[in-house]
Amino acid sequence: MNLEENIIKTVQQAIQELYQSELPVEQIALQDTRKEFEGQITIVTFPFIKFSKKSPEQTAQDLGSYLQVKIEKIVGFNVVKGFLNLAIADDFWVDQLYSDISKESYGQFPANGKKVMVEYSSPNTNKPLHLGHVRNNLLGYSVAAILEASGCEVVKVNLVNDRGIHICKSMLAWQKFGNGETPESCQLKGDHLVGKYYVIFDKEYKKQIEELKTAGQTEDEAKKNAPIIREAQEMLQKWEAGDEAVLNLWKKMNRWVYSGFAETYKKLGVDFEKFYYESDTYILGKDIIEEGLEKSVFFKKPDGSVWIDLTADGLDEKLVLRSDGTSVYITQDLGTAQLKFNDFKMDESIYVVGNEQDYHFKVLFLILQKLGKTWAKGLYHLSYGMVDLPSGKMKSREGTVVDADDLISEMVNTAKYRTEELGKVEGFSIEEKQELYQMIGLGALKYFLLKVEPKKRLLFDPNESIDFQGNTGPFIQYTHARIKSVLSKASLATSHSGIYTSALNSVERDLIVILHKYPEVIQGAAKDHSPAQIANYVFELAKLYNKFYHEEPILKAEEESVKQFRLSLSAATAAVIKKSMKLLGIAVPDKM
RNA sequence: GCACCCAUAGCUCAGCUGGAUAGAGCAACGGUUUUCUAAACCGUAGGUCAUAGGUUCGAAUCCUAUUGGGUGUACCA
Repeated sequence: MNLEENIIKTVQQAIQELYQSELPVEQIALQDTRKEFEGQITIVTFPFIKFSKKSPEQTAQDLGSYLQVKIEKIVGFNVVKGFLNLAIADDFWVDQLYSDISKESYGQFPANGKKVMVEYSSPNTNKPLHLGHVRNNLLGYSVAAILEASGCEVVKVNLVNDRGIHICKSMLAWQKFGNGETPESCQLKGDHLVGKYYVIFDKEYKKQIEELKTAGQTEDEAKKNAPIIREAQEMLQKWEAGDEAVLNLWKKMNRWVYSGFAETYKKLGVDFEKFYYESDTYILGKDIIEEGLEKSVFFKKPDGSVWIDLTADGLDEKLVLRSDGTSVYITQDLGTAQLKFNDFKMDESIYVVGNEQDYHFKVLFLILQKLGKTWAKGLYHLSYGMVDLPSGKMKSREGTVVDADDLISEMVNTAKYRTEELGKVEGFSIEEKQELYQMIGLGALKYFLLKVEPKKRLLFDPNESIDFQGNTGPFIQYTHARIKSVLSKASLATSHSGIYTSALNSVERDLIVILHKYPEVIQGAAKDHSPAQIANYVFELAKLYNKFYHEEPILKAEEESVKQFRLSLSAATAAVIKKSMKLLGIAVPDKM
């Protein structure tokens, strides 16, 4: 039993003994003591006064005295209004540092037997990745890492949208205007090449719409009748009919795209255990429609289309199968959900998808529940806000997107420039420099995107480069390098035989207290699916360490025992920084 | 129209299931380097937590209404 649990239990006992009342655990709120007061752990006593029939202050006093007697590690307390601040013995904290925090496995929870699938990235194969995808990828990767640390078994999957009218658009434009161009022939990454033809299609399409409009058609008519869109639709039909020429072209262009994506994924450092392809899964779901009809969860309209009525749940009537018997988006998602469960039998399944699909997932999950799928309760839509530019939303067809590859290389370049400016890379080899710039540039980008709560929309101004100072990735990386530098200049005792006897000063204590919180932070982040909580935590930690570093000499500490203690504290901090950053998918350098 | 999400310092964001005097970073201003990496540290200034009610011993946090912004509401995906 850890100290916090012990305190909670003892508070219950106290209420029982002092006031003869049963206190539910939920009513006991432990919080960090605010830094202007003495102590490390605070209990809010307001909820207890209905049992004590005394003032909050008096109740806190009674409770404080009781706890101090019962729990050895509580060496003092003070009461401010209704707040009971407990001072925990220094040797408790020192012991925490040596016994727990310094462990290699600190922050890795034992397996909890839960299997979780994280589906993320899920790109379309008609254009390269942009900043919005980057947010998605980093979120998915990080959430998976956090869940793993919390003890789950995690399966990362990518559901690639590799078919449909949008792919046909790129294919058609390439066929018409491409002159046999290939990634090799034009020295362009495959996904960018395909994206180029997607834009070309759109230009041509718009041109044709204008022509038809001047010829007297309405906007809607023109959109439907433009020859190029018709051709694209024909191509899609041929694709579905298995036309060999179309399939070959499709395979060729998708290969280009995949090699491009693979490069970007590698740079971002994300990976997947399994890929699902919509070209395989789009036919799925029809049997679920049957099942739903049998169970009367769905109903058929006279024209043959199949629907579900969700008005009782505050939603609408939703089409699940077209009158011609073909699937819609949700049909295949129903089927794919079943397929994924059959494949992995996971307890939870997380979909990392933007918030514009909130409604879709609400409907999807509700339908699966109504169908009586027991696993449906484990489905979770990790919805995140859009990444906006100052000019508004990114639109790939209009070319107002921040391209992922461009952004990454810009970040790396900026890192290079900043680092050279500071003149800190003497003695680095060419390769080491390159590696460092990658680390810093990507660290800045990843931290920037992950530090905000997923739900919130994110503003990215391409004209204002991402910061390298303050609450940033490089600041935390720098703190790590700083610690490593100190450690490399000293020999850290391998045994902690000489237990630290002097009193801790307040920064040292604060530092251990925050290190001690790390496992709890992981649990919280895992529960809320929120890398932002890890980001905020590691920033707090780095900031506090820098304060410590500035105020207290380490190598030049007066006594050897103090020096050894501070080295241990530094080493533990570096380790937790490194682990935390790893949960964000960010590497930290030993020198920078 | 209806549904969902968001609104906290000039800017970008924290603020856990309600708890102390609402916190950081950037930008601004001032200071710190013969001492372990100044991508750092210390300080000053900056707030009607969108507005109005309500619940509560206590509300940025919960409820209701209003305003402003976003998204969705297709036999598109």
